[in-house]
Amino acid sequence: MLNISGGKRGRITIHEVAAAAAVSISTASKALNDTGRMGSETRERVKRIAAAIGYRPNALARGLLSKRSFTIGLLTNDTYGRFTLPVMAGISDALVDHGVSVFLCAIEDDPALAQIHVDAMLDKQVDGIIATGKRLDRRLPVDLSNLHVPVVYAFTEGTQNSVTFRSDDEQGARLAVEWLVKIGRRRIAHITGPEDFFSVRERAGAYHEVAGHREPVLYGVWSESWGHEAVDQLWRRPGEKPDALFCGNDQIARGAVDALRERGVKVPQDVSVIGFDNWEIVAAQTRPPLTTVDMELKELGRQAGLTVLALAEGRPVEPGVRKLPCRLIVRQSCGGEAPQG
Amino acid sequence: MLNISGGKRGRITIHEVAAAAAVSISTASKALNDTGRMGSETRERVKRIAAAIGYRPNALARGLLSKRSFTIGLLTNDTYGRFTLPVMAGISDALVDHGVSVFLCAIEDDPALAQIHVDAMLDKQVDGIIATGKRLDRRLPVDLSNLHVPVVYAFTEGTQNSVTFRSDDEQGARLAVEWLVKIGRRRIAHITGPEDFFSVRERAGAYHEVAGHREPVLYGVWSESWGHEAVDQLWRRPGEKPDALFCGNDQIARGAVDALRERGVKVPQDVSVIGFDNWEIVAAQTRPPLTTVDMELKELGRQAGLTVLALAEGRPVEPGVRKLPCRLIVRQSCGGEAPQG
DNA sequence: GTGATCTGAGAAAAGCTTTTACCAATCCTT
DNA sequence: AAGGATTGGTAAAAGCTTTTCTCAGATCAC
Repeated sequence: MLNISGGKRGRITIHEVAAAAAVSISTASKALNDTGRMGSETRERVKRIAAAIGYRPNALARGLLSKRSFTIGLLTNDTYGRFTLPVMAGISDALVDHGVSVFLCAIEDDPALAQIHVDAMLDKQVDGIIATGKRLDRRLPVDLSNLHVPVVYAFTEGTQNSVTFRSDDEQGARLAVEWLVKIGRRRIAHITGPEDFFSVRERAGAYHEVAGHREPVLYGVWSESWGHEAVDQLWRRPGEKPDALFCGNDQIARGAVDALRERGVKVPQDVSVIGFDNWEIVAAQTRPPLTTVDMELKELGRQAGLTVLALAEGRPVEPGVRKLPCRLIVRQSCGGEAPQG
Repeated sequence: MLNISGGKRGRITIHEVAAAAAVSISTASKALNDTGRMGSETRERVKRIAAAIGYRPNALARGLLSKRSFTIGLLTNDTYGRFTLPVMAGISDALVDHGVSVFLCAIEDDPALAQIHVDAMLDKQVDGIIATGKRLDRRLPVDLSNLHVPVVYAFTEGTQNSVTFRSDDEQGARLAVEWLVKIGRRRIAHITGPEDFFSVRERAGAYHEVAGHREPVLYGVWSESWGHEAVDQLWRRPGEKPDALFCGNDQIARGAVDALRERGVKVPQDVSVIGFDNWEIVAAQTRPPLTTVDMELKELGRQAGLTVLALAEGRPVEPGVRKLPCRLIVRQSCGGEAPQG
């Protein structure tokens, strides 16, 4: 049988450090935290001894006093992890240097479960909460508006007077369509997701502006099969076919590429296809690999992390919605110049 | 400017409860924890008042005393989240009822980063650590063997005398090949990942046993394009073609299905294709949707969570490797009977 | 040489909860 | 009715740090 031998009894406290250095506890504490007044040789000796015996301060005791737990909570309803994982990586990346750890709480659009997780986080005195979702125009199924800890929203709808991070879908769509125009495409169709998504409408708006309305927008669902079917619809129609497809996400783009290949249409020679999301697993494995728009989710997470940290430390932060610019990832599904980077 | 108004000063402590109920702090504590002796009306009154004023015990203070933080750490080097997210979901699912929250620490095969995260978790007095990876025969780049908190391994190689959870790849492969045999296939080829993966060898072994060695195993990489290329190789060879493909993961299977379609071979009529992983995003979007083997990662996470909890509570646990059975997911890429469930 | 300032360090409180020890009043037993 | 058990509750300690206050001794000014 396996048993955790010794338990936590062996943990070294500041008492041991003080005893080993033959100083008082307060002196030891001040030496280690570079506070207070004392001789530099004393300070160094305490530090040296603490390091030698492997002392690490107990974050619970420290947090109890300082009201900072160096812990934040990440709430998400994105079970798939399509958005959460990059955002999480960015948050973690930004906060690990500050000694902050992240509780990940996956709530499956279940208000009761969400409340349990929020309560647990508050009990554990999190310094703040980041709420993330998978679409900009939906709220998480739990009210975070009067929490006495700071809350930052990322990729989900925030409350009045909160700070919310999102990608700039309009700019991203513009980037995509301008690229298609730049490489000489003129009959650009837009195959995208459900029209009730805010980001779908925003991207469609940008598409109309840049492309000049030559083709209608095909709204559907976020799946490969919709991309496939949309191409069938377009190519069954009489008249000139599009020479480029701007797709609402990489899955749709992939379905479209497959459908074009089955029809004998060459990508990118005959038709350029551009995706959205830069979901590597889809975009890079498509043949040819997809040129697409990256929403810089990791950077978004990083900024959200730094913001919640700022709020937790009492630094003032301007409320409002922050739109982060997207970035064009050039691969081979559009033709044009060679991939950069 | 946004500022966290009030900070945590407003938090209600047990002092407020005691004062409101006109009892001592110790009485209040005992009433709320159902310990000690007191009149039932006193106990009820305290509970009622605590609920009314919204008292929640401070987990930091409680943990400082009890040596239990009701927190565990999840360490992973699986950046993609292919394995981590389901495992994480299972862990969270199993532990949320016990009031345990999970720190997610993504280490990118970076030993220094891993050490930072482990130290941070230990400072925060986690009750245990679950280490997860993306392959069974690799270690995480950090030593967790002498930690004085329990460590459980999931989907990564553990240390001597630890408890490790993994899927039963042999049984899973057997499930797949037996299914192909059952629906009448006889010339079953196996296209899989790199031979240096332990699970690849294990699956190949089961394949050989069940299929009776009729076809060689094609080792490659875990990508669609390898699945595609492997089919080309098989179909370029002279002689009879396979009537079934057992693929090492869903991505390979998908590449194979695409290649077959391009060759005019019908799936599942002419050739059955079976995948491995049940990665919905790939398996369900393939045309036809893939029959595949599910590794029950969520259940694996659940068991790992309960095990680390048991160890944290001092309950003895049998060390060793626990193989969890896989499950066959029948979709349409093999033919045979209709999808079940 | 005396009062004022500075230096190095320790004592104690605070942060919040749980647990142990203890006490006064009531009840039971014989 | 007296001694012992039971009941209902309180005081205090413990858990680990950080911070504020205090203090003794040394240094300095004049």
